[in-house]
Amino acid sequence: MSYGSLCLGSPTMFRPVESSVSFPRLEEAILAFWKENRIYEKSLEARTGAPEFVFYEGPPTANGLPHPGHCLTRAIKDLYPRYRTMRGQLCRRKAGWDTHGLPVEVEVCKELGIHSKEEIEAFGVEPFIHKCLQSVFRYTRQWEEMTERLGFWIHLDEAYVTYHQSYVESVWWALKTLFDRGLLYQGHKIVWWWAQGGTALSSGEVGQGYREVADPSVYVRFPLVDRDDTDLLVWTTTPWTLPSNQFAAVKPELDYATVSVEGQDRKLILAAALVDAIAQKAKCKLTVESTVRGEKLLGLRYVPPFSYYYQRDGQTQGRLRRGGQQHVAWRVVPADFVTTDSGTGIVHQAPAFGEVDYDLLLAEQARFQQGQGPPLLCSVAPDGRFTAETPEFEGRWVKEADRDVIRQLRAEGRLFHQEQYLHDYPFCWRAEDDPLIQYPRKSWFIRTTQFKAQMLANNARVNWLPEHIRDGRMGNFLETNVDWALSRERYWGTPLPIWVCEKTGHMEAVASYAELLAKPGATGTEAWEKAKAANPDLPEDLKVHKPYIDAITYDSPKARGARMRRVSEVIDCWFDSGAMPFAQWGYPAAPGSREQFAAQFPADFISEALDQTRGWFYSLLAISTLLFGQDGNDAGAAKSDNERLNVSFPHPYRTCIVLGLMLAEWWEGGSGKEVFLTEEDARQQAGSDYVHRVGKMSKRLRNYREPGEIFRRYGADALRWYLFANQPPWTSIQYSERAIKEAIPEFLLTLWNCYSFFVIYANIDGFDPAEALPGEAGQLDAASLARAEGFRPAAKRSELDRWILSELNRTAQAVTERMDAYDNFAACARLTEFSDALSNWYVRRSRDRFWSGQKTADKLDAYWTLYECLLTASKLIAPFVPFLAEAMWQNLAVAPFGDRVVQSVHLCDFPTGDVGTIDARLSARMDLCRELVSLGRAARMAEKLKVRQPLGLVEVILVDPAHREWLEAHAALVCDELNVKRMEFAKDAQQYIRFVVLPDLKKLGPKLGKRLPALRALLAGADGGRLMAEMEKNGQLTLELPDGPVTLDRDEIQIRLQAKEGWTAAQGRQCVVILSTELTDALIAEGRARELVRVIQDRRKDLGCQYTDRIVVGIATDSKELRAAAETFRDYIASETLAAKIVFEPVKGAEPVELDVAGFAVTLYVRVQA
RNA sequence: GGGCGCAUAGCUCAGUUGGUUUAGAGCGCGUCCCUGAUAAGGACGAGGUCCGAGGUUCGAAUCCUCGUGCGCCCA
Repeated sequence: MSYGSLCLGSPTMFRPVESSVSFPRLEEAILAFWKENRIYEKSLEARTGAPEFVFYEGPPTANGLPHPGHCLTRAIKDLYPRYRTMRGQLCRRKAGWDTHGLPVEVEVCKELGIHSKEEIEAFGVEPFIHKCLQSVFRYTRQWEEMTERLGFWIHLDEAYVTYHQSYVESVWWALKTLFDRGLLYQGHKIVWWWAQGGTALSSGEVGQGYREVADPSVYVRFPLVDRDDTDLLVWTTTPWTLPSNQFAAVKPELDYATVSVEGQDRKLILAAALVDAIAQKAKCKLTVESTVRGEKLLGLRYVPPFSYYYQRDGQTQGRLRRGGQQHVAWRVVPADFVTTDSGTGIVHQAPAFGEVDYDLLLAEQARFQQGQGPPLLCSVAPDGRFTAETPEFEGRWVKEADRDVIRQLRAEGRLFHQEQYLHDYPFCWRAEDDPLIQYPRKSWFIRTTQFKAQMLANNARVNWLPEHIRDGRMGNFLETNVDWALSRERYWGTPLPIWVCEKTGHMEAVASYAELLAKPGATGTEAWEKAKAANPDLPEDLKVHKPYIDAITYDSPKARGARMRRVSEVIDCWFDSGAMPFAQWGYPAAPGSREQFAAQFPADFISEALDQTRGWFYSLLAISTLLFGQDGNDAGAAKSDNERLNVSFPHPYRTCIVLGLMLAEWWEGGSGKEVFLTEEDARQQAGSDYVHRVGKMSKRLRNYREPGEIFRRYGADALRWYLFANQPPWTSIQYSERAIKEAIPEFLLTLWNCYSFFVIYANIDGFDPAEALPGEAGQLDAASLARAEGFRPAAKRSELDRWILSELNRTAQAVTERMDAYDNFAACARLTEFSDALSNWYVRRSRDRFWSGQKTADKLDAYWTLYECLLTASKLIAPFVPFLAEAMWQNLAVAPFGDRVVQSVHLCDFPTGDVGTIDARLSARMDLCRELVSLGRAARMAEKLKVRQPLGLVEVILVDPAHREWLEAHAALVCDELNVKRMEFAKDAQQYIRFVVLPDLKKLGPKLGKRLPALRALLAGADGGRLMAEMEKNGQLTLELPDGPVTLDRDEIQIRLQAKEGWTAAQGRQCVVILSTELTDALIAEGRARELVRVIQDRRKDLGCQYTDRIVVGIATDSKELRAAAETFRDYIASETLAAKIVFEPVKGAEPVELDVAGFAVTLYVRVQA
């Protein structure tokens, strides 16, 4: 049965509302309703031609299960598109899946029980790729279920997929564009290299493998070429890199000392700050002879410890760009990273085996003319063994060679000191005993550094939330930008579309499969055709992947008979996701993609978690900046597209909400083995022996609740409201199941109760808006309701109605304003405030009007008012809690009106508030009134006077008399709330209170400055009443401060009231309330009557009476007092309890109940009147 | 080791360009109330060296510096 059909055929106007609602069940019904009636699609159709609100989906990977953190991302991604749609924009939402990359390969390897690239090759690249493909969508179903159940409206069936041919070709187009513009080049990258496995490790993998180990630490003499008695003292913990030494680095700002060593001929140069430490270590006496700044050492040449390369190039010089010549290597060079924390202040540089060393080499190369600078020296092969360039060590594993290197240094007198050094060093996470080494690999780069200024300019225009991302994390990252290392020596990824001539090395980039096949002499498609014939289920998309694409070769245009072959690499999958603004459409090759891209670029809004700053947020920004640049700011080849798109910064996203990371919360049993997801469970099963834990969500620990389970227990609305209303989205949040649970009574149920109250009475009274309002009713907004019969304009209604309608419109206005600023947290706070006002003031204060027997205009006003509030509220909450909103709309609007109203609340416009209905003064006054009542209750509480006991008098003193008359007119309301007979304004206020005059610091601070403390002291000690009197008389106040007089205006002081001791009083910011506690006999009797009403009502409830049932009541008591009270207030009791008859004897057919009422024994008889 | 962020009640978090007087909310706890919205609802109360130390200022939870702890990213 669909949800819609539940509403039809009901005998009443509105379908009866369950008092104990199950939100999860309700939500399931609404999901079915949406699906069956294509509400999401209709919400888009309704906005055809409207201005677009562009949203990009950051593609998740579906090869892992979704957890609560993903719910946050997807909830935020749903909130703003829904909101903007209701605000009148067209927001198409295309889903996406990230399918390439190392994580997929790792999953498959685990499954196959293999590790290394050799093992993958042995298994076969082709079947391996097929496995990857299968793995990619392993958990798609769970992701889709989560997405739908959460209420995330997005086109899942039109999702872009990064391995699809059209997507890959779009990425190829981007790469070809970059290649043709000279922005894609081949260079070296120093990677953490697993020599035994022949593969580089990602930083994540490296991070997992750090262990503390002891390595040899050596202090080596590098003799200076131009001074025959002095050596540089150089330090390293990787002796095996010394044969590849190219430079010695110093920090120019540091002081370096030349020292003599007791008992040795040769002097040493080292950092002055480290002389003592090293003397101590080496147990020798060092005497400082002179000291110079590091910059004076720059350019000094030395003889490296090994001569393999020095023999060849030691005297080689190159021409500098600035003119002149210099020796290419074995010189002292400057480096900022040198410190005096350890070592000698002079650092051995082997650029092949260290990332910073390599950067230094690049910097040196840049000083020389092309081809004149230092080459990269590397004496080690990829298998981690020395090459023939170092004959003595050839074939030795580098770590094993350390000892021999040291022995040789010692033999030659080059070793000054040696020790063991404890430090953290990475090992292979797959083979624990294999240390990783830093090693240069050929790699492809994108020249992003050339666009640093443009990327910064683009970034500066992005609306980052929170703001600090712009100049902080993202800004800093861009400032220190290095060229994007694009290639990966892996298998499952977008193949790098570059073909190389096997003879000449000539390179070409290719932008599509068709372009490739059209090349002269293209062959090699059989590989794919064969695979497809063997397995017809293989998707065509695979043909642009390894190994099939590698088989395709063509004739070289540069050498007759030579073939063009693809390079072996695939690309970084971050490039895939960063290309999605155009690749999701297959731009530019796919039909229609140019139009789609032009209409959907740039995005108005994206959102992901903080960890994407250097991931997706960067890849989007970088690719977009390089490809599309900015108007009048030539980004190169794509200029014609650029002009058509009319792109200006920021792009490809205007607003980016950077979400905080979600941490798990769990409880561990004493043994540390059991994991509980709620404290309740822990208490039940582990007694008091458990600990509270907070940390990362971990699949292994199972320390988080599966999303499906959250939905089953609490529902999607509760989760969504918790995510939106509990904190700004960018604070890192601790998942709290308790808070999700609490979202239900705090917000959802409060509104639900108002709604349920309305439905109950509307059905009883036959309030039928559909009958009153014939014809099209549209969205049932204020304008359409105004046409209804019996609907009076707000101005004609009671003040309470005008007040709540004012609050409603004020709320709509504020929520709109906050949501336009992407501030869902503040928007939710406003909604909570409204639901509280509606429930705890409007409905409560209006109850009598709904109960009254007559159908007065005032009663009808109350219905229309509450009806409008609920309808509007359902629209206001729709983007946040779409299920509850829909449930309310279906019953309040669709049930009575059928197809005369909009079919779903999500097809409505968002209410932005009608300024004309807002009455700020009334709001302020009602606030005062509510404060007054609250104070009155506090005063009662202090005297332990039950509200049921009527009191004679409440006296009020206002700080500001502006609202006095208004309040006087509302005395009845205050009296009713506080259960007192009379309200008066205190005649002799000074009897109850003191006036305290305070300075308005914000105004007086700038005026008085240092004199302020004296003024404060003076006012604190003064007689406030007298000061006020003077102010009243003169309009200003002159006070004598120690350093002269000061004159204060009325608006420069604040007056506070302070209740004196000895009164039943309570003070607030705006007023003081004093209660008369004197009890007369009449008041006491009335109190007893009210007690009787309460017990009779309790009895009604116990008997399960219908709201409209009339009853017969028997009150049997020996107490004269009670009986007298009951007789006096007989009519009152009867009307309150719907008693047709009250007698003072047993009632036949009614069960007697013994009770204590106001201290008297009573036997109560209640039965329903036949 | 570097960058960015966070630190406020027992817990989870707000706190608007610095304004001192009463630093808020929800939960939990305590005391009550209401009860024809009723397996709900409400009021009141206790609970704070605003992480620590300096500084700027007439005035600092708020701005600056340093330190401590935690998180993320990167080495």
